[in-house]
Amino acid sequence: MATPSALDRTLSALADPTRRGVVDRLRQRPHPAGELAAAFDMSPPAMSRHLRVLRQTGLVEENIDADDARVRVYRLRPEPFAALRGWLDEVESFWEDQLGAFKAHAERTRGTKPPGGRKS
Amino acid sequence: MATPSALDRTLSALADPTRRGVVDRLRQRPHPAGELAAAFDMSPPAMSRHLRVLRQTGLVEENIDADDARVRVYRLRPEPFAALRGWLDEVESFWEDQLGAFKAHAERTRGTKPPGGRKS
DNA sequence: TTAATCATTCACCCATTCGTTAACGACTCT
DNA sequence: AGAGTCGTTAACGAATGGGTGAATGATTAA
Repeated sequence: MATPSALDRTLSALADPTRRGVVDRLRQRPHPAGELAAAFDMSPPAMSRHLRVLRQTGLVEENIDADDARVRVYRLRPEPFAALRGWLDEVESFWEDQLGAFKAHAERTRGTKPPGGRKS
Repeated sequence: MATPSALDRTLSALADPTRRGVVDRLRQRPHPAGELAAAFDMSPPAMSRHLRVLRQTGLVEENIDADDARVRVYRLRPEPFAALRGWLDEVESFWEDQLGAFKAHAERTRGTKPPGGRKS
């Protein structure tokens, strides 16, 4: 496949429960990698891989702790979320656009069995 | 695993380019399964599996065509998108909440390696 | 300098996922 | 009824993804 789009990578990253849990946790405050591994009861290598995925999609950024250069502190970045929102807005505009027509149409097609609209 | 959450399933479903392509295409109008398979140059069974995934997460609904009961017509459903938006709103509230403090903080921590701010 | 700590990458296993072809059930049409 | 069409499920191979423990690099502490 020809390099997945940014949206592909963002959605794939967020589809994993652990990674979405990390995102939720980072909403509170930045966290060191070790804390995250412990919080999710997971080996450091496993968490490191998750963090790399999140980093590669730009969902988080890594910083070296000022007081101890061994620890990497992770925090959220807004851009990919904004992009996801943009796509979601587009999709949802479907219902707004067609609201009037849709409502009228829904009246007639409610359920699985539409009324007789047409014939051969 | 303890049955993935609805959000897990929604995000996993949308992470696949083909399935997201189907969603984009269904924004225009409902489509029969066969049209979708052809549009993505994919065997009917493959598309059928994608459609099942989308159906199981509630992203699409299946209806029997009124004029030919062999064809299944697929259309978008709004609920899972609304749920996704709800989570996204929560996450993004992070920046709104902390906007003032964040901006001030960002002044001091901009970039990964601050120039000579502290120490020797 | 030597030992300990934080986090990464590496090599490997197991489970899931996406695609294919073949077979099947349901419906349409002559 | 019989042939043809639409879409599904079934069975299988290839690729992907997430987990582990071992080894590596970098930094701190004794």
